[in-house]
Amino acid sequence: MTYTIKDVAKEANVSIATVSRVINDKDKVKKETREKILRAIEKLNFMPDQAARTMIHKKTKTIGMIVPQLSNEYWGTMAEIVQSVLLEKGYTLIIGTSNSEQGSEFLALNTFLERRVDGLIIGAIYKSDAENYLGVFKDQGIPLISLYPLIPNIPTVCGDNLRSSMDAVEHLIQLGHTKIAYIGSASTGLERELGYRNALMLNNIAVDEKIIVSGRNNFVHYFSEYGYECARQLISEENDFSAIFCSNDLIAIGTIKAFEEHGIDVPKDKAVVGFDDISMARLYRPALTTVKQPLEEIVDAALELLLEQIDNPDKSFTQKKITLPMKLIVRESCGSQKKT
Amino acid sequence: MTYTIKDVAKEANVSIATVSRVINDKDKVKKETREKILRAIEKLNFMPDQAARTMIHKKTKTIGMIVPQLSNEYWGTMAEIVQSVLLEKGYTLIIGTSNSEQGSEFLALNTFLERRVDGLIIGAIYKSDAENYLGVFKDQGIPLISLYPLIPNIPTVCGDNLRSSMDAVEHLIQLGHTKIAYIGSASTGLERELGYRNALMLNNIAVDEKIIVSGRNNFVHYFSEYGYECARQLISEENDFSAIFCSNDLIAIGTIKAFEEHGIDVPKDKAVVGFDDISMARLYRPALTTVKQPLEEIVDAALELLLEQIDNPDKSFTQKKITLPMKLIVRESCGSQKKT
DNA sequence: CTGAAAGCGCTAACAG
DNA sequence: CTGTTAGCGCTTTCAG
Repeated sequence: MTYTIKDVAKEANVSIATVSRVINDKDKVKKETREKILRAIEKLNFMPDQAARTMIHKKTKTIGMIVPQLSNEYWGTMAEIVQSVLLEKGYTLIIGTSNSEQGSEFLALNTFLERRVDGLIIGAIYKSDAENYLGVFKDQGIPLISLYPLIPNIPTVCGDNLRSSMDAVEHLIQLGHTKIAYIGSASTGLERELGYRNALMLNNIAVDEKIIVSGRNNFVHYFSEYGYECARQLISEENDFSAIFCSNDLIAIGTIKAFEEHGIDVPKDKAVVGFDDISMARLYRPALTTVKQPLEEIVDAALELLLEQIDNPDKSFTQKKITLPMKLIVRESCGSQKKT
Repeated sequence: MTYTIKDVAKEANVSIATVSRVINDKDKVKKETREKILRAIEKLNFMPDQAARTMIHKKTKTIGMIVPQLSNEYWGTMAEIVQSVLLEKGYTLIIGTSNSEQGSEFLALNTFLERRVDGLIIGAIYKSDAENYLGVFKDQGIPLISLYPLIPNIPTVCGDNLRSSMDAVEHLIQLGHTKIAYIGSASTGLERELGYRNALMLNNIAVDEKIIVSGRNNFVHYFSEYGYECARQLISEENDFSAIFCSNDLIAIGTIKAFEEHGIDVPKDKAVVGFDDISMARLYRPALTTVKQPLEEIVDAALELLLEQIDNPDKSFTQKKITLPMKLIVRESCGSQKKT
């Protein structure tokens, strides 16, 4: 049996208004009355119904988040951090997965609308999908925050992909590599590709389009399988490269796996660098040289910005972009010796 | 601006009751009226408020799920499957993470209660925590379902851990191994340890407690780090074993990583088998021989059982246990040759 | 300090 | 076929 405020009121011999006062710590309530009510609450194991509160406050204390998948360690970690920070702040998180398919987040987004989420966190979303759906949220005055670049007119918090990619590629260059391939993914991949190209240019290395595979349009590109396939393709075309920059760790792992099958050793034969520093980066063999994203900081900043928007519905935040620095972590997958 | 049923009624020049009828497809409504209303809904981008519905139906269409972490690929995958199956069935999932710490799911469980979840899925929980908290859910008539064994008096659906562990260990035995170590984790780990011991016994191999590390009490044991530490310990104690059965893939990966640092090659020097078949099992080097859990089937069965409980509040399901078969996947980490 | 009552958005009788 | 109305559990005036 689950009890209501009425039951508590009856049990304590007071009105429901007074019960409401003590559960919300509002107004003054005589000490004895308060204690009497507290006892009743305790006895009945009473807990206020969120739905009823929502009706009055027009606030659900619920936040939606859309990610490609939860089975991907990167997104799982992100969701976990978001969830626990929100929990502390009294919010509940609902997660929607797009399963890497264009248009498939529609149902989830719809749920967010029906549930009247107070805000929406965009982990990643197709650009075209964003254009199709996100307008509705804006129209309804639901604040949005994006955790990755490239969605226009939405406040954004993310790592400095451009700068870090340059760092990663320059690390390869310093190691003596000049033929550096690239395998990219959608979303953040674009900025990372830009960083890659920029580092090459700044170091007077000609960009060779034949060794660039940039998966710009499909989120399936988050999977290791994608890295695996791309690497196989790169090998089968007998391309000339001694190092490869992958736009995330899972792709890097798929790449190394493909190399292994072709008898190519990492880092002896080819250097590989990943991105994100998921826990598997450290555990993989060889351990991945990669870029560590400051996930906690990103989430903290993003949530702060989101909640600020929720509390100030009139103020405009659309132009706000926060970019956090990331850190290159050198491990085994590039070797340490200069290439000659 | 977000509109209510009243706005739609006004826009379409009908009563709110009729609007309610068309959005719920109940009763007969004249075709023209229906279309007029549909147009108004379309125009205003109206969407019924779940909270209001909840108040009437006493059903939140919300399910809670408690898992140790989302950053762990196994749990992330599980949550993803649950989420998408529930979405299709019109339910919303709220996830609570215990972050592998005893007692830390308290806040999440509390949220579930406040949110009046229609049901609770237990991915994993400390036995003592279960005893402390789950009673409240039962008292309030909230159906529970467990995805792992060992919680008494709760309907459970999970893989046949005992049988599969025996298969895994017997695979090792067939390969010629007799000195087989074990590294275990909490929860499912216990059944897997039992399977390990049973296989040994049935094959007349003496159990050597020195090469058994069973982490029974802490969920930190899900991490690869745990496998890594245990393996180091096993090595440093100069124990004699040629193969090792790990109670999950992450532990197996940590173990292999530790072996590598000590110059021990897998599978040449030692055979390793994992459990769960997370995607990294296939991608790791060497690819892991492991046991594949039928996650989709487990989730399907579990959710069916949970929803059945929700629809039949009186019927008792507490004794219902469903055990699904799992499959040994032979890959590289045990080698293929018989050990001599 | 406390109680009575209105009302949040919606559904479900009950009339018509 | 359609409209009126009570009421879900709670918070919030407004009185007292």
